[in-house]
Amino acid sequence: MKLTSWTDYSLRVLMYCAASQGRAQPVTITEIAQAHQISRSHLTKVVVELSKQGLLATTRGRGGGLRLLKLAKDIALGDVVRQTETDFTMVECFDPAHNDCRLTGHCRLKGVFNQALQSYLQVLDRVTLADLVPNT
Amino acid sequence: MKLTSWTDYSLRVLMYCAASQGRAQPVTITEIAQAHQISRSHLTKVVVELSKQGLLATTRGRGGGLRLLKLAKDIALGDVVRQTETDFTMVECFDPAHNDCRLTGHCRLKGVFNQALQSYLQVLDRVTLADLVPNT
DNA sequence: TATAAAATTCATCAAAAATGAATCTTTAAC
DNA sequence: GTTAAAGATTCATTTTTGATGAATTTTATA
Repeated sequence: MKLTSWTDYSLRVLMYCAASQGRAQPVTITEIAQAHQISRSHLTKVVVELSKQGLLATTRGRGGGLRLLKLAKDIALGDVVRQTETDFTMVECFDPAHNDCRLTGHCRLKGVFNQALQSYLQVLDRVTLADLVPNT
Repeated sequence: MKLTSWTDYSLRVLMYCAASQGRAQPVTITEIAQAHQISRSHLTKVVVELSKQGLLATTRGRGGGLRLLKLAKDIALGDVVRQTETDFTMVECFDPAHNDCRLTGHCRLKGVFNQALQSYLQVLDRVTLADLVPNT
C-alpha cells in the first residue's frame, strides 16, 4: 500500500512547473533534477511519460524546456496518480489474468476494496496543482 | 498502490475461520492451504502473525487448529489491513527516516495523501468479516 | 557551428515480497 | 508411554519490480 517514487517525482515535476509559470526561461529537467537531487537521466523518463500523457509540452534545443499544457487549477491530483501508478491490485481477484482465488464471485472483497480505492482517489480529485503551489 | 498478497492471505484465513465457526473440528492451516492452493509453510507464517495480533487463537497437537478470538461482526477490514500492511508511504515525506524532499514543510502533499489514505481505510472500517461471510 | 536542451538505449542494482524445504515443539488420542 | 497430528521456527532462495544512471543520439537555437 505505497505509491512508487515515480509518482512522487511526477508530482514534483508538475509542481515545479506550476510554480514557475510566468518565468522568462522555461523550466529544464536539469534544473528540477538539481533542485531535488535526483538523477537527470531518471527524471527525464518521468518527463517523457508526463508529456505522453498530455500534461507537459517539451521543447528541445537551446532555450528549450518544459511547460504545463493545462492551468494548474485544471490538473487534479487524482488524475495524475491514476496515470502514473501502474498497479492498483488490492486482492488477487482484481487482476483477472492472475486470479486463482477459489472464492471468486462468492465474496465481496473485490467490491469493498474497489469502493475504498475510489474513495481514496476521490479525495485526490478534489485537490489540484493550484492548491499545492501557493503563488499561482 | 497495491496490497501485498500477505494481506490477501490474511483475509482469506480469517474468512475461512469465520465461515467455519460452529464446526465440530477446528480449522487447520493445512486445510486452508489446500483450499486455496497456497504453501502450508507460508500460510503458517500468516497465521502466526494473526495470532500475535490477537485475532486468532491457535492450539497445537492432535485435534488442534485455529479459531477466531472475536465475533466476525467485530472484526473490521480496516483494522486487519492496518495491521497486515507494513508500508503506507505515499510520498517521500511520509517517512521521516528517509525523507530528503526539499519541499518538506512547504507543500501540502503529505496532508492531502494522508486524508486520502484515511478515507480509504474508513471505507474498510465499515465492513466486517460478518459482512463478507454470508452464513454467520 | 557550437552549445544546450530533450530523448533513447542499455545495463544493472537494490529492495522487498514471496516461497518452500526441513526441522522442532506441543499435545491429544490410542 | 507412543504415536500421529497439529502449530512454530529456522534458513535459504527465488522472483519481481522498482529504481538508477552512464552513454549516446536527436533537435533546435544563438
